[in-house]
Amino acid sequence: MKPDPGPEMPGERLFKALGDPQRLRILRALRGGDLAAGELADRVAVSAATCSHHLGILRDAGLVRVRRDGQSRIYTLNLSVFEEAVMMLTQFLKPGVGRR
Amino acid sequence: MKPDPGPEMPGERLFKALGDPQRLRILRALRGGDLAAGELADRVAVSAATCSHHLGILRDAGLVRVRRDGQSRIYTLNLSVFEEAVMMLTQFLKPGVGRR
DNA sequence: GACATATTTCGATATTTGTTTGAATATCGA
DNA sequence: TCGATATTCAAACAAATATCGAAATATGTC
Repeated sequence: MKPDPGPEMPGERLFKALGDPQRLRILRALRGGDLAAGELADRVAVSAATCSHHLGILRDAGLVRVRRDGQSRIYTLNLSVFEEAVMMLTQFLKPGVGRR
Repeated sequence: MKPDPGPEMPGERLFKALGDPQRLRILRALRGGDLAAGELADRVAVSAATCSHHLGILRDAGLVRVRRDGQSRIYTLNLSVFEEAVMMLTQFLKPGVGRR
């Protein structure tokens, strides 16, 4: 049996969201500019439902944000969370920090 | 059914390795200095088998390296791969790159 | 060689996760 | 309001993954 996962580790949700090929494709597509959900589904070559699922996970991790535009929903990269991820990883590069 | 995953996306293995609570604990423990596999299993409070499994994934992602020391295997953070991860994420912060 | 210690590998099981299909919701235009 | 388009939600399923105990491997000691 898998034991109680307990409280979530910092960065867990974030890196888990990044660790999927389709989601990486979505994020890369958004580097070229904001896109609607349907447009993203086309570019990533995945069904609309699947794409929506992944967008939910990316949203939940804070990596993207949405706004309405008519019938479409436009997705945007949330750069501040990328910065946050960079800072987390940078912690490992600082020597001697984190000892207890 | 899940379609052919095809070729692996850059960074996929890396972020997937980072997106697990136990592995994040292992990496954090290693920030304080190199540790043997058994010592890591104790600190992360997981069985030796499970810990070895996670260490294999971290090794496969390049995040840690091993060396023998008698009967023990000492694990070390591989900082250059952390730098690599930072660079990947930094790509998202550079405006106007990645358009096609 | 026999035995103890440290770690990995194997086999089994339970949980998680990505995907699909179909239904539900929301917006727009006629 | 009706119909079309865009997106999300929900149920179901298969594949992937995390976990453990036990067996296998490797090293050191007697």
